[in-house]
Amino acid sequence: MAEPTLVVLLGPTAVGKTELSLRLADLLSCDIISADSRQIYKGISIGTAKPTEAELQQVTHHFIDILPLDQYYSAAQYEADVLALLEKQFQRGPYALMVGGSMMYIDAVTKGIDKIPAVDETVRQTLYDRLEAEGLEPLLNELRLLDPDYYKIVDQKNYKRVVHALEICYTTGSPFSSFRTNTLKERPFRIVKIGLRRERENLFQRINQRVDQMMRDGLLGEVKRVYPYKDLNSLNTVGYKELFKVLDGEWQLPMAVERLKKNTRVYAKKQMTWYAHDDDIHWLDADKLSTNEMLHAISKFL
RNA sequence: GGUGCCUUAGCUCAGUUGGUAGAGCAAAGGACUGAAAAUCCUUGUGUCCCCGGUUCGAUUCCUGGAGGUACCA
Repeated sequence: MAEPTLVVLLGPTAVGKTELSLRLADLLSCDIISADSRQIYKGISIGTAKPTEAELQQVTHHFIDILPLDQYYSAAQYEADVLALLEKQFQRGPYALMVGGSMMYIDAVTKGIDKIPAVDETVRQTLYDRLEAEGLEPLLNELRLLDPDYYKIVDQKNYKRVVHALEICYTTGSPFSSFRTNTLKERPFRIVKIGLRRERENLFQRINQRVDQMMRDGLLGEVKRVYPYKDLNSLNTVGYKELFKVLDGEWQLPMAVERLKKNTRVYAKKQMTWYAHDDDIHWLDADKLSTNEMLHAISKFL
């Protein structure tokens, strides 16, 4: 029997991962493990471009529609959940397939993420109340005292990073940097990363078309249904935050749609920047290769 | 046809009491360790519509022209 192998299919949003993943799952006789930080949530299907009902029937998908919108989740939990699932998957066959675009989720599984204690919700709330009342400056000064090492390297204008470090300092009594080992974790299986890419012009055109299709599919209605929960982190998401502005009366619909397209393009660019540093990715040009050709190419990497 | 106003970065427009110019948006590049579709950082040379004139010097003032726009005929 072949060595247990996790195939990771990644790439920017709208590049065509879903279509290829269904065929690949068939080829490898395995399920699909979604690596998408928003598709895990129920109630947001159109805007997160989940696979269709038919596609979900065709192949068993994991980590899609598993949580209500108000439930906390993280890359670290994803790492643990996927590793547990993979143990079972590899008992059934040599291949497992992970598909998605959430960079940090993929890295958490393939490279590991440090064990950092969970944040106390009261501590977090206190810090955010202070951030609002006092601004970032006093918090930065506290971080300099509590964790000088991290203070030196933190992006001092990024309040999320500063606050998170302080959260850990206060929750644990130890400096945040003491938990950051940044070590690559060994996995008991082989990992093969396949990246899908396209010419930017083509990718951006696909993004624009997909957004138009989402609107025709009723995205605005979906956004209306989740509007009462608009402040939840799960809905701080491209496609939702723009249309919430329409419901708030701040933007006209055409403008919101343009912004949605733009923000999706920016997101795709961000994904590509992240992947650019990963030398382990085998890239396939989805502009030039047919699905069959890509499957053939992938099988040669295995 | 007459009169007024406008013509500056891909777009919308500031501005220079005459010393060759800057915002927003768009666009591009980057960071990233338990909220990551999040959060954050960096990047603006463009015949200042064209031809002349005045001036040491004009995108800025003046003559003429072109295009746009509003009102009046």
